[in-house]
Amino acid sequence: MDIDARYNPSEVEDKWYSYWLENRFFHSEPDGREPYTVVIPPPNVTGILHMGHVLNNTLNDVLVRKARMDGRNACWVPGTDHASIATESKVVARLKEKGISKDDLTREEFLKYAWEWKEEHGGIILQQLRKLGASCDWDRTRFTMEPELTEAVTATFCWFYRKGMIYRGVRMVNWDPVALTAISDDEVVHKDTKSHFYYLKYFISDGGGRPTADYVTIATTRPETIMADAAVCINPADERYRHLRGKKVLIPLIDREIPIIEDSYVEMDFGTGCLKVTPAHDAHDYEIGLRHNLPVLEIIDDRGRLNEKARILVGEDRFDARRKIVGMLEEAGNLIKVEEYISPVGYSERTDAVIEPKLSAQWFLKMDQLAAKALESVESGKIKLIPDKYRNTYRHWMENAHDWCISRQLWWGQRIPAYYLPDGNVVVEETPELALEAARKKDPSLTMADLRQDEDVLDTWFSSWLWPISVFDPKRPGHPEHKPNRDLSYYYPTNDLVTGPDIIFFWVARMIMAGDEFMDDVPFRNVYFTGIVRDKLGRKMSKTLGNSPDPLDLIAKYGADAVRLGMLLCSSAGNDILYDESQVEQGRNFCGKIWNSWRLVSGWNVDDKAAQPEEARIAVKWFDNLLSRTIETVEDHYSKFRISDALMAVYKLFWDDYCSWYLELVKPAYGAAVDGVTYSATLTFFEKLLKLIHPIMPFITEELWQSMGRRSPGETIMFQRTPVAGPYDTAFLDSFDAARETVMAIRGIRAQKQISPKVALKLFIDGDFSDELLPVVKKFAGISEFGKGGAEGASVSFIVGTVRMSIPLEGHIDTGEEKAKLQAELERQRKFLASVRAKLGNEKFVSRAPEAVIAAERRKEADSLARIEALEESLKKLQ
RNA sequence: GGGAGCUUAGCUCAGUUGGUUCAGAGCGUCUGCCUUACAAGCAGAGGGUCGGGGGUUCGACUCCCUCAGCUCCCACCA
Repeated sequence: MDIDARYNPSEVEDKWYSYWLENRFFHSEPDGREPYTVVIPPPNVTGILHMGHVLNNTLNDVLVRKARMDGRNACWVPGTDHASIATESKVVARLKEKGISKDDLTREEFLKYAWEWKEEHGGIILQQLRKLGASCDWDRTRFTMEPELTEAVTATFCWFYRKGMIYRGVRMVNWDPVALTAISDDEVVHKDTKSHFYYLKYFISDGGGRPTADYVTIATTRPETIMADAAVCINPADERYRHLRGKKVLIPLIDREIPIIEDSYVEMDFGTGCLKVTPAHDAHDYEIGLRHNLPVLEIIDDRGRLNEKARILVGEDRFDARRKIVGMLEEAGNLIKVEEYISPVGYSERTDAVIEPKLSAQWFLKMDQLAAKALESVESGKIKLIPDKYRNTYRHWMENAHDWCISRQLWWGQRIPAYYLPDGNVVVEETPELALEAARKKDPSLTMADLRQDEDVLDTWFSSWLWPISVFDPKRPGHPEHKPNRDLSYYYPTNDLVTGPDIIFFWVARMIMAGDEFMDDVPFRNVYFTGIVRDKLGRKMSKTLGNSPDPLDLIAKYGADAVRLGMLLCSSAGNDILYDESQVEQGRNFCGKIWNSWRLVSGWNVDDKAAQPEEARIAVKWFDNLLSRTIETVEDHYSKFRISDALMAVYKLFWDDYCSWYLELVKPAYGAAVDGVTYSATLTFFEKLLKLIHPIMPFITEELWQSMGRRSPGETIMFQRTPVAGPYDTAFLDSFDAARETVMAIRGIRAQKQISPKVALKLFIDGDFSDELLPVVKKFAGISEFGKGGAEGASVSFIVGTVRMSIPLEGHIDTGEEKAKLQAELERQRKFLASVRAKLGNEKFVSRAPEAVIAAERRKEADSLARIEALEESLKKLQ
């Protein structure tokens, strides 16, 4: 059998991925088998693959491939997300490069550009996922803004509107002055920001609009908004300001008169205890304004510049205005002092612009009922969050969910299906035609031209939350009277969701809500939260830092299997991942190891008539047992989503056990042939190992599995069944481990050229392996003779390398020291036994503990007893 | 400000009712080897009073209290 000296990943990867695609192995249709369904967290349509995607999709692919090999009908639905803000801002930037401003375009023109951009750059990321080996059902690829899914979104909007859960309201929203849209609370990132606290004099008015000599001091971080002040507020219980009740003050610079009001919101011991109330530019002030009926004066426009209503600094950007007004205030004698101050400031997650609280009319979805049900799904355990710690976070959010601002002042996205009539009334319908019909019921004279559709689009998450439903049946959301189609009823609910904890509220929680609403069932059973991929110094991967490697470069350099393994190596659920290229190197090395192990075996000559050597017989017996035990362990790890543990178990089984011990034991001498029994056992083991590894490293395992034997076209390791654990003999495995330890100890001594007969003897006596394993120990320890001699084992003789030794037992063991050690061990053992027995005698324990635990205790009891006996025996010998 | 979590070997992390096999793994480091599958390798070695302190217990990495440090989430104190 010919096999290249080196593993060449790129060749192998292209070959097999095309093969898998050609044979449509990834495609799934409903059938009689149990489905295993996963939907991809749709990446941004214009995004490119980064390390976070690699982690997420590797984990997903491992789960999907595992399920497929477990005989389930595995379906992994891929797709992309239209990502309103991100995509629109990219398109705007691209247009700007061409010298085109969005303001100069009509909505239709802009959308044309946007779709062009999408066709050009969209879906690149899906191509990149193929390089990684992702076994997605590409025939099912979806896009959140494709016509069918858009219909689903529109229908959903109408559905909630009719239920009275969607309303339009004027609210203080988070305005992004760069993206020119409102964003939800969750898209605001609060960062501690160095700013200043300005102490300003507001002179008391004489009642006629002129200042008196008296003034109040107000501390503010935003002096540029004073022109919009509607009042100055004090706490009613504040004795210091009692004399100001009912008075008025003048706004500095513009001398507009505003009242002094009282509200317990004001903290007496913060700042000066005196607050300027600016209803239009601060959410809290807005609330105060409502309570006290204050006028709302907006002086900052959509782009964050002061408008005419400010009367001064008109047209200035808010930050320039702040700098300038400070100077002006100082000049006017209104500035008392400036303090350094660090305060949390809201930034837009997308554009990093400082959020401007702004009053505007937006659409909202009521959250209270939806959140309550969605909370219940997790609390009841119908959905498991992995790791569990996210339950607390989830609960907290659900209990405090605010209504969801679902409108965005953008063009790229699903347009809100609300139509305004000339009289200001609004109709909400799936299509313009239906809207007109509805409108005509109010006024039969209306025509299509009289209807004006809302300019806003819906928040992207308002389409993503339908994803697990709409990818299968777009008709279903918002149409609960529509019977689920075949796909939806078969594949829903999905099984596992792999995603980052950063979108637990944006996406995970809302999918649960949509699931409750439209399917009356959860959208998935388990949510596996990955960590954030950081560099090895713990910094987030970022373009500006340049610490984020391009996954495609890595794949080209090391191979996809290596990248997958490298990613998995350091990924326990929910913990951030410190990525280091050395882990990918480790993956590559593992590929090399697998490859070379096959080179060895495939090069053997087989002699069916040859007798099986004793070591080989033992090795086969041992590895068969070990394989079973390891399979059991691996299955257990998978069931608990401990993917990196499963990986490590397989890794060690292959490298440390199969290569370093099994193959070394059965390897025929140079030029000699291997016997048939051993050979076929080896092939069986190797094939099972490949199957075990396949979910993690799909390419190399397919390559080797194919080259192992004659395969028919259309065969693939992908559909081979996961090896099943047979019964195994724990005692035998333990004995082998003991033999192995003995060998390693003797090897260690030899490596250091300190072949001490005394130590070797001790190793022999202490070696806890059965006599059956003597050949193994002999072979590896380089001992050609190894036996007890003389009366009742009074001496041992052995040959290590070329040194022959025969040592009497007497005089070479410090019996005193040995005795003391044994005695101490015996004491400990007895104590332990007593405690185990006490535990087993405890009625509470026996009645409450699970079966398995009690069984374990009984096993401990028996083991302990055996040990005590053995110790007593040894002690007796030493007497 | 509120909440959650973390602190175990040089690094990244396991440690699943408090109990023999519990002080572990991988990587890195060091030593010796180009041994005919593999130097991307082989054979070995060293390395931690489990963040500090206190408590409960026959027994604590594990439970409780406390201090210190770190991380994340939520939050409009001007």
